[in-house]
Amino acid sequence: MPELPEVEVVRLGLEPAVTSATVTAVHVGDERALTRHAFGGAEFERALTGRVLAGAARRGKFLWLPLRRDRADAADEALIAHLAMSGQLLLRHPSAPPERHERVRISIEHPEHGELAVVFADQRTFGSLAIDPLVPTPDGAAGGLGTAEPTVPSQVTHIARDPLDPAFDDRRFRALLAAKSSGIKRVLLDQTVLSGVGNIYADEALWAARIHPETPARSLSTRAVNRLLAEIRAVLLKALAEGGTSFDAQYVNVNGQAGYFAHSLNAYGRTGQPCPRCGRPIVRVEFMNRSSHFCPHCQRVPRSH
DNA sequence: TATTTTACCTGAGGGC
DNA sequence: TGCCCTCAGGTAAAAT
Repeated sequence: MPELPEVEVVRLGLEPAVTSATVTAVHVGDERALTRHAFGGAEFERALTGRVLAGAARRGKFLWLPLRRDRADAADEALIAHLAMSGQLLLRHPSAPPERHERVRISIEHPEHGELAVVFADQRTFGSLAIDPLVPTPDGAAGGLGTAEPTVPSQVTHIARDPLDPAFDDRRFRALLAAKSSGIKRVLLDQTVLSGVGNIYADEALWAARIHPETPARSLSTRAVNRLLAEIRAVLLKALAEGGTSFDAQYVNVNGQAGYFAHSLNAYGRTGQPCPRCGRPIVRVEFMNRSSHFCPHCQRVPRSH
């Protein structure tokens, strides 16, 4: 499932191919891929065709390609992509046959690399594309990784900066946690608190920081929060270096290749297997209609009194 | 207001 | 071989 490292791998793959390219044609094969778009498929095709792509930017799990009217203009809108669970952005030869689960195909022409197809494929159709206006960031800092412009798409304004963003505010993060009564894992998945972390990396970071997922966020000491934040950054960077986590064909880079981080998981998906730290079995519990994996020995249940 | 739950969606894989 | 069931989970709307 694409979380921050997986989306960043996709962004890095897209950036050289799309920057300064012109959209020559757009085909929407399935309008369910446009649930974030305000209008229909025909309007999407018309609005995107002829635009110049200014780069590839990311905040948390949101990806966007700023759109210029022509080469001299500043970008005023962006093509947003959210991959959700099974979305993929693939770079293909213009004559490549349709992908399995292909929803949208964007044909581009790059001044140096020639013609390419950007294909959005998505088995479970939770992901989507949209054209969205760019608005200023409240703090005046760059909107995300991969852009120097202090703007974000309007649909991304409520998404917090991610922990790899140079403008991430550690103090704000500590203050938000101190005000939350919910369990820490639930808070880590709240993209308005910090973005980019999903079920896999929440379990991994909590295991590394030796914190039980149900620990009330506000009960964590400053030292514990700092340790957790450091472990979140460490696990995201390590996963990024290994090309992301792939369990099956659900997550691949722009060339259709899987990542290797699944081999480095310590807790997620390892139900019944020994904890790499203490050797006792990892347990799985139900959590928000999904799963939490942790070591009950290393990550003690919080004591209430 | 803050927090929790639900709807959305498809295919892989296991049991029989 | 095929049918039925469970599971995967990010986001935003709805419910509490």
